[in-house]
Amino acid sequence: MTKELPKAYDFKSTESRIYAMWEAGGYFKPWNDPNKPGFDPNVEPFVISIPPPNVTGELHLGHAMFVSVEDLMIRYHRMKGYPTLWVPGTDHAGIATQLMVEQNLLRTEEVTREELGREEFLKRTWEWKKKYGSIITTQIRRLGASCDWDRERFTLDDGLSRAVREAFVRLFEKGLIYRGPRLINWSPGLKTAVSDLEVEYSEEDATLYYFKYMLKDSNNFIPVATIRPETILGDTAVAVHPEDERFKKFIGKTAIVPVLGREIPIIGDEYVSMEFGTGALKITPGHDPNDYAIAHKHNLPIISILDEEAKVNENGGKYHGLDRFEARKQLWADMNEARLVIKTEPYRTTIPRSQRGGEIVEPMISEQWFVQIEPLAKAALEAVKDGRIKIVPERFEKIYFNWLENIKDWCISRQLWWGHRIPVWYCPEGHMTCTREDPTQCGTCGSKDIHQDEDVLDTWFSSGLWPFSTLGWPDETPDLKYFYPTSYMETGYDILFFWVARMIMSGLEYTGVAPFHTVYLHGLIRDEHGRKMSKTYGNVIDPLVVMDELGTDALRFTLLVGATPGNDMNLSVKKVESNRNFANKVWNAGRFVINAINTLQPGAEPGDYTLADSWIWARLQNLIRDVERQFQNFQYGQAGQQIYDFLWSDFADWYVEVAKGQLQDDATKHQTTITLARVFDMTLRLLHPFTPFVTEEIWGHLRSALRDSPLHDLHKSQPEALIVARWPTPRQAEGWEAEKIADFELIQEIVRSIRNLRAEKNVAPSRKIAASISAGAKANLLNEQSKVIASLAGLDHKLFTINSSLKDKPADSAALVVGSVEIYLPLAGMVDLASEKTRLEKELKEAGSHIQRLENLLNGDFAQKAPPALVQKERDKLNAYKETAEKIKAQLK
RNA sequence: GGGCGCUUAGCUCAGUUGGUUAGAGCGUCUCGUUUACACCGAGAAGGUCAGGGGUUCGAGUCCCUUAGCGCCCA
Repeated sequence: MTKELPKAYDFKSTESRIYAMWEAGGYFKPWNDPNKPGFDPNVEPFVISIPPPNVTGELHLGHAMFVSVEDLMIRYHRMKGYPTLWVPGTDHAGIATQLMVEQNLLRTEEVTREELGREEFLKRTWEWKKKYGSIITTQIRRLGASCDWDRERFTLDDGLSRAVREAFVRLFEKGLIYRGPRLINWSPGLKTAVSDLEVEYSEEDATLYYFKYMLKDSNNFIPVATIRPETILGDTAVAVHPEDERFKKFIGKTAIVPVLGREIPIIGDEYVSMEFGTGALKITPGHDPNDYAIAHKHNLPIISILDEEAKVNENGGKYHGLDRFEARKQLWADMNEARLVIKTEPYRTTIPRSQRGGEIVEPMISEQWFVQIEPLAKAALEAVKDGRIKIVPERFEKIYFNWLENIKDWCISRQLWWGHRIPVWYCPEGHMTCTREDPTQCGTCGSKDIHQDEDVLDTWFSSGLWPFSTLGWPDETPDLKYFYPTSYMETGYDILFFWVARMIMSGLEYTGVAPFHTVYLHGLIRDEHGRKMSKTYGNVIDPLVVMDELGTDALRFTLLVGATPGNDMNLSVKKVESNRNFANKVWNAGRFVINAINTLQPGAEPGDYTLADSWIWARLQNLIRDVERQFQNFQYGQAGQQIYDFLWSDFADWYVEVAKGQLQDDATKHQTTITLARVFDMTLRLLHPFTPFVTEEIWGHLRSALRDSPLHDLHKSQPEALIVARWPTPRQAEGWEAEKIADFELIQEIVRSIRNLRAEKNVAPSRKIAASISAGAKANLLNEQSKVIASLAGLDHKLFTINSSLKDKPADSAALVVGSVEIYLPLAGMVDLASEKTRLEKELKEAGSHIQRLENLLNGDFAQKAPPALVQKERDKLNAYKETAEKIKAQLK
């Protein structure tokens, strides 16, 4: 006999042990492996590449979310029999990691990366990575992630670096990569260029500065307004609308740049809005994207006035060396002195800020590398439009289209050290050499005097290759051949552009196929009132703390069931708590089942199914069917909810309660135990992808209980672990199901109505009371179920009679009417005739309103136009209400 | 400026080919230590499904519109 199981599920002593068991058992690895003997290339695998977390990161709820969803997808497919592969790994995360290491160096050794030098700094960063890089993967394991850890990859490891190199060289050779001075977003804090996506716009209070642009040799001026006066230093024109009556006379004349005294032209361009500001626009092509476009159109010179720290450079005259904001102040003061100032006013505008550093980003002219994105974007658009890739939920397809249709070239160079260095070498002649192997001489002139480009690639360039680079690309490895393209891409919608779109573009470009066929996007997690979690608010929920306190299953179940695809979810610890209770419920239902198995004596024949047995089976079949449908439609939350309801309400609250009686009876004990064991087993299977730990643990106990019991046959049909147990398949309905369900539901209604009355009349739960039932056509059914009704409703079975009709209505009793069934509870001394009358009248009124409603319905067009089956259903209902009403009326006489 | 999402019980949310009296968890109230579980059980209260209009035999669900909140893109 197995030892007594504790009353409460102890996740603390369970989770790590179960995880180790899974890993040791090799269950995380695909059963069909192209690198192993017996491999069958014709079996379709199911593959997900993990969204690689930052190697220096620490687990947050976003990770918990994607691990929960992806692990669910993986476990489900594994149980369905697919060879499943979930490829784990981490991202070097250029900016984030470099910043972290820099800050640490500054704090501990008081050195900057510049002082250390590139080589030494990289050495330190690798050391950092080795030291801390496994924290995140350890934490991901705690969530139960069933990844194939032997296939773990890192975006900067040798293989992936080779993939990056190959990808870059291919694009270069195709002419899709170019280098040149362009207006880019410059992050002065990070001292690097960033892509458009890495700039966030926030609406903030600013000041609009109005001033005079004096005309050359004249006292006339054009009033101009700007948010950034310091950019005046870089102005190369003043533009007005050609139709503007106020200013069009000035077109072609010359204006004088304040303080600097430079002469610039006044031009006409329809881009200028006559309504905005003063109706005239200063043109600073070196520091504004719109001005840059106008400058191109009018062949204006471009002047850059800021250096890499956003200090004014030599083009700023006397302001050279000042910080941009300091320069703004001084210049404005000087202009005030020169009587060029008109006024200032508060103004609300959008300010571009660096996603990473938070400081204001400056548009700047800079020499950078770009991917000519249009051809790639076109292919990526096609792949979703023609259905090769499906995005769930669908509405994100529109967003995806919109982005790709308006996409601009991708700035891929970063002025960082931590990352993949751009594989281009220059000779003194300025020739570029871009090769797969490091060159020793210039590919054009043969000069040995070559040096490599200093910049590294945008982190997302390497993550864009992730689904295939992790499988060995560019080599045609067995893994790549078998597992690529992958199946689902699951991630948060916030990186649809950053990552998903780029993977699709890269996948199509380099491998010729879409890297996955389905994109599933989950929402972001907010606090319980929908606020963003942030350290300053103090509303951050740490998944590690939650797991420590309430268990991994509880957290997973909360994330999976509380959310719908693509929608943000509000998380509260309360929800996790109630799901901790659910895990405990699973555990205890299991303890009950196991106890029944342990006390089963050998030799007995399984008897017939009772009504409850048939009912729970039929309900389980419905559940299996529903869950399957929901999984196909990515309705995981709905599926989880239904399993929860089945286990808690149908199985625990009803079936187990009935089973307690059936286990007392030798005639039904055996079959009841079988039903308990099998239904519970199936339920655990359905639940396993949601709450893997508690289900695996209790299933293990169930299995060993079966092994040592007369139900050994059931044990033999089980595999050695739930993680690899077969996913339940719905059976063909056999025809009896609906009737058994209806019959049992009648029992439930009778029981509920008796319980209700008892509660109303304050009958002590321990007190067994008498009852007599007039059951009409249901007399046989109720007689068969009399024990069930008696025990669930607290009736004294000896004082409980069921007849098809009663000659006399029992005196001094309360009457209940359930459909055509009348129930009399003789509650001597407790029945107050007046209140009984009120109660029955209330019920009659309710039945009457239903009758009214249904009669109206059936007399209308509904009867002609609705499906006949539905009409019949409503007719039956009407008849039932009529019958109920009749019975109540009889009571009231 | 363009697009998208949300608005359902006190709180947080489910509700996907339109079809019972709109559900759950938490919270509230009443009762209960019935040997699986008090991390529990039984019962109860609580909703004009944001407002308006339309399509339909039938609308929380589809269409139009208004408002509030949130997000994305420019």
